[in-house]
Amino acid sequence: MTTRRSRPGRPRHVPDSSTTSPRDQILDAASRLFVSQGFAATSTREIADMVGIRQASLYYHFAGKDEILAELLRRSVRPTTDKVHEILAQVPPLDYETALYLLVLVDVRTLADVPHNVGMLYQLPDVAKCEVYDEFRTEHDELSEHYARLAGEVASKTVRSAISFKQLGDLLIQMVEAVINMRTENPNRRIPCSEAWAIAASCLRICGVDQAKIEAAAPIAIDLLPRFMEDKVAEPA
Amino acid sequence: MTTRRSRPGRPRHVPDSSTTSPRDQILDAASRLFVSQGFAATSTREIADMVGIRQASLYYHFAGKDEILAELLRRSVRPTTDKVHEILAQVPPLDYETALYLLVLVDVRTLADVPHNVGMLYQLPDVAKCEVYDEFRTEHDELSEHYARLAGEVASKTVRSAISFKQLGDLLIQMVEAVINMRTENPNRRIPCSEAWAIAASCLRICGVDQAKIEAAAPIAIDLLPRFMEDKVAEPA
DNA sequence: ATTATCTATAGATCTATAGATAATGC
DNA sequence: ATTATCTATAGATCTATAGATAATGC
Repeated sequence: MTTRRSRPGRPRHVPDSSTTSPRDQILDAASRLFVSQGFAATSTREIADMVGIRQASLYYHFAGKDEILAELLRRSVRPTTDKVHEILAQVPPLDYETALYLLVLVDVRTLADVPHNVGMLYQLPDVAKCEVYDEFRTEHDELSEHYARLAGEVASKTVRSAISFKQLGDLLIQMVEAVINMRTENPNRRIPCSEAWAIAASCLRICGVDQAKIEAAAPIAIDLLPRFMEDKVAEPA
Repeated sequence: MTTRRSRPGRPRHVPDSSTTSPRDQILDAASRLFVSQGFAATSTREIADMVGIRQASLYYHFAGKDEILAELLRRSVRPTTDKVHEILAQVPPLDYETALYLLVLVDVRTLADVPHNVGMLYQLPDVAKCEVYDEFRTEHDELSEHYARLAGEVASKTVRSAISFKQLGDLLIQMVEAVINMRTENPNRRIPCSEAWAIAASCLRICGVDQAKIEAAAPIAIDLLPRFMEDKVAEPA
């Protein structure tokens, strides 16, 4: 059944064995290459070669290399302000420790599950220099502020006196992004729950939350996680 | 006194106002550009323009772009196996918590003090793809193993049961490398001691070390730090 | 004579466009 | 007719080399 009903258009010089759309094939190849060798270091020819089409054929599907990048960035959106508010809306029943644990889990799972470790792109200077990146800079800053605010709520007195909330929030984000590094060797490796939990617990520890509170927060957050991840299937039309 | 005694060789089209050697001027310009826009995305012309010489003149000082990168990587060596052993040699009087705190401080200060945040280069995929990078891959792996071993010594029972030493070590490195991100906005910003201490304390917290032990380790390690950093001045001939 | 630059340029990319072509679908 | 590819190529890089030149130093 590998012979898929062939579609209109001139055939490729290498027959198309894939079942996904040409657009997705391009995004797939591009993300692998961008993550493994960088954005600027990847040529449109390399992408085309990996897909099995001619370099010029890319431009039927995308206006340029930047457009491919933009689409990839769009597909790896970290928790937005909306989602953080959704989580924070649970706080009267929940406490802030649990909310932070939950936010970290959502964020880690997002980065862990995005294909080919595309979350790494946000960290590359050649990507950040791109015009298309600007759209995402704001969102990232907002997320950063939410981490800072939550960190401020749960930080112990000692931690509070040693570091600003802003910096503490940045340390938490840094910890969350460990998941990106975990995937660099093998971008297709699945990150098990245990590793996500370890990161979330580390975040609370960094804030100076004691073990008892962590053990109380963890099971509640883990239980709530699926509810906040279920919108990860559909793609906007 | 800006008119420095002029040296042999044809004069530049833009007169050389700098007091450092041409080689250092090139390294300086290259590191700024590599860190802010990536290695592959930076052309030799851009480097030359920033220095104030013609593109071709770079090749009098370096065999190629890769050689410039190699030299920059060489200048930001993180604590080596030698240095870790030096630190660990203090362990009979010191305890492992203090040794880890000290190692983190040394590592953070190295990354914090290297010019233009060059430590970031190690994280870029286009740099890692470069042949000249191989020399440093081994060293980084060794450092990683040392972190894992030290983490194993100090980890609390709870942490121990939740995560492998290897992964715990990687989380510590991730935390240390927060200092690189702290410098991305302004690579010339100085990282104050308080921020280095906060990172070191965070590392111990991630391992599940309790507050009392952190407060005992910190002053000892801080006191010992200068002894392990004093070789940061000389450059091999 | 030595040194550090310069100008000029070859050769290898790389991106993007124009226009031809080989399928399917009606 | 429509679609998705192809071939061919223009124009803009970019890296690296060859050889000229303008200083200093002896």
